Amino acid sequence: MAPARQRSTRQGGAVKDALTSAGGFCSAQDVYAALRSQGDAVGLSTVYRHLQSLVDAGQVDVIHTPEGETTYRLCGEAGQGHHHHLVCRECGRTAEIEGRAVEKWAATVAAEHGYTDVDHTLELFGRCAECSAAR
Amino acid sequence: MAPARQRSTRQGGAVKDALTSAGGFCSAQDVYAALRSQGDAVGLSTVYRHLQSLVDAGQVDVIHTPEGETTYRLCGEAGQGHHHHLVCRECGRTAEIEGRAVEKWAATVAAEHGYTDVDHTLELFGRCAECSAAR
DNA sequence: GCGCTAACTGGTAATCATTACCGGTAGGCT
DNA sequence: AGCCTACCGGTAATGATTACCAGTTAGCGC
Repeated sequence: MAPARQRSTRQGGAVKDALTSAGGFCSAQDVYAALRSQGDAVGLSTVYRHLQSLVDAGQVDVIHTPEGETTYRLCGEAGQGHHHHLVCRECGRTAEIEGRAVEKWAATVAAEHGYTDVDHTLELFGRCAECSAAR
Repeated sequence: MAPARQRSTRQGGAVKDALTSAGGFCSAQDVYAALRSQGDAVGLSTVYRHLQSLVDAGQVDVIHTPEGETTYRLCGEAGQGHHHHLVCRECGRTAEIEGRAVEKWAATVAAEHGYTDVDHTLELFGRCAECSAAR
């Protein structure tokens, strides 16, 4: 019979742990560097691989910063529930926010223009209370 | 005395024309290919250069597709007026939309979380009326 | 029209993040 | 213990964007 569909490996956990302790969004390269510097080395390919499968599994969210960098963040237990993020552009702290009003608005606007199958991206970037105070 | 701060060159116009006739969003590579195929060749470096300066001048908008590609589009006469886009993911047709309600919502949410200096990205992707009908 | 100078051009090399390959490793089952 | 297969991870490849830099040219004064 075929072995388990999904093996549990040291590296798999390491990547997830890194995301957990990171707290906010971080790039694949960040995860790689973090693991490496804490002696828990994992191959770069492997990091990308796990990140990708976590995304597919809906366990992490992905956003592209305005600079075009792809960042990942461990999110919502089961990946259900569409939501957006309010990210501090200095410390990376992230707040999850819901925007039912926006979803509705988006759907309405799209319909007005005759568009179907609408999807959207929405991210807020700012400076969190602490970073604001620190100036 | 120093010559004009900004020269007008064949290539500069070519890039702008390409964006104009493209109508929707297109990547730098697309512009390059388009110009090249219509015999109006312009160096790739030059395309990027002009695209960048047009962005700086506020004459074109930039958005990153979910796939991470950077696309450009000639927009708003003088670059004034913050707005968003409703892009057809099949034909690229783009509608400019305003979302005062969203702007306001974003500001409110951010304030609630103590964030300042808030900025945001918002793009809608869908299938336009025509492409919808074509299925 | 002529010449000058600085801005512009464009081919090539360099960067950077991400993906593809592929021989080697090691879970998990029997 | 032994096998089968998914998983690892170093390296090469890719693709978009930027940096360099020598050659070209627009625009100004004469």
